[in-house]
Amino acid sequence: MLRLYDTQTREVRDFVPLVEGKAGLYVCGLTVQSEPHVGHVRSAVNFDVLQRWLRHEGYDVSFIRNTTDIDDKILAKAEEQGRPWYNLAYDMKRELDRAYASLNVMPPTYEPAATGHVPEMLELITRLIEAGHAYPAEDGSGDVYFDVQSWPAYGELTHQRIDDMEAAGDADPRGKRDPRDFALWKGKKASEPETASWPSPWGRGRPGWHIECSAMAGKYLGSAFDIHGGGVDLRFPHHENEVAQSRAAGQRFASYWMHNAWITTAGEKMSKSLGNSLLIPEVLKRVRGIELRFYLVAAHYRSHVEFSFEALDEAAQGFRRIEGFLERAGEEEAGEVPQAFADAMDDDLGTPAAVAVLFDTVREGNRSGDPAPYAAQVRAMLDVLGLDPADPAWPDAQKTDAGLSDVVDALLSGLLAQRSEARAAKDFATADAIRDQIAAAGIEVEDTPDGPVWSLSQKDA
RNA sequence: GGUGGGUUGGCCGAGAGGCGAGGCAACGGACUGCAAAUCCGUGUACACGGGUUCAAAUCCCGUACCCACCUCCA
Repeated sequence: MLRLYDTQTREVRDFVPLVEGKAGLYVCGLTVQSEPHVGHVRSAVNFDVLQRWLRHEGYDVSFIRNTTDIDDKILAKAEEQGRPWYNLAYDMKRELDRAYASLNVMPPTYEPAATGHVPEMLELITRLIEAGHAYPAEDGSGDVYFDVQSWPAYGELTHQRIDDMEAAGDADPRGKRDPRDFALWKGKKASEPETASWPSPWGRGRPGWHIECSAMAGKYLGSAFDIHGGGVDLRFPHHENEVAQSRAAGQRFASYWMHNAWITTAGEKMSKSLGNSLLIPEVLKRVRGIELRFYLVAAHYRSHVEFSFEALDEAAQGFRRIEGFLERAGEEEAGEVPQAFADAMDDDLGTPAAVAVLFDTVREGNRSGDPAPYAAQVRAMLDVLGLDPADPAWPDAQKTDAGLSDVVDALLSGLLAQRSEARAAKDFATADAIRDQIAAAGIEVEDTPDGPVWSLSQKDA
């Protein structure tokens, strides 16, 4: 039985889907305003593992992950860079897709963008106004606000009382009835481009941040769905506001709320504004995508991770042990996952314990005369974690091209034969020189009972 | 000020009064001409100070520190 930690109830609860055998997930994706960093990708990997585990357990999964492609920052940045906001958003979206692909993050069932769902948002906002939970600003700005005082349950997700909350620092309070009211719709400002506005009953404008998720979750998953996820920072205000406006509009909304923790560097969270982000292409110069993913998966999703290249390198080294085992075991179809692994995953996605089972199985496989059954288990576990090296979803650059492999084989055969002769003659100086020469080309040679075996060195870069 | 989460050996992490969870890394040994790979072995770690107890990482009191959110944030 899968058990998940629910942010709202603050406890690990049995996962009981609304409809047996089905799971509806909505995860807040990114605002595409800059290059993705390790923290962004952690969230995606964490929820990817959730999706994979649910599928493995036989659930029919609907996984919706949105993209916020319009907001203040996108507009400001685009302006600064002198290009259209939609071009910036699209560019960054493609960067993000590349990052996801390099980490074997499965595509969601659908990835809706905010700008594609303005009609749905307008419908929702209209309903909220009619229900007395929202109002157009009285200052003629064209803004529409959610009226937090009209919704007694406001604060239910994060267990806060309205009176304890600080008012928004940024928003000018002129048009608001309560400083904590938040924007559902933002009236177009004269300084903003025409392309960044849509017609509405309250004049041209653009979506507020939170409303998109309520609208899109409702459209694709229905008024009630199983799991809503995102980073911890989104609990408040984003998710709190989402619940408020969704429930006020008559939707039941999510049954479980899951939030992944941060990755920090030098004790500080990575942030676009702090400028201490570890961008994915940079990190991938050091380790392969599969190794970065392993590093992320080896930590529990609710634990704060202090990123370090040392830890990343150690994780990568550990992962190569698993890969080496699979290579030696040969092609083996994925089999069943060990019970201990399933137990770990069922316990709120206990990936650290699951990874331990993975290594235990590798050791047993190495110890046994017949590694095949163990390899099948290992493949099955890696598959759940999105870490199967043989998964064709990994970008081609990470795999050794089969044709190229034959070429290298042919080129090396002469050298390896010479080396074998030298070794047979106990001329180890020559043998080692040949091995060094090959190593200089980035290829490692290992002597096995069946003769020398070469592989591309993975310890450089 | 409000709301949460933390602090267990280099890293990831269980455990919720008693018999040193586990995994990775590191180190040592075996194997090897040497390596590599593999196997075997090795760590008394629980933020600090008091207390309760025959016994405390676990309970009590106090303290420190870290992190996050409070309307840009994964």
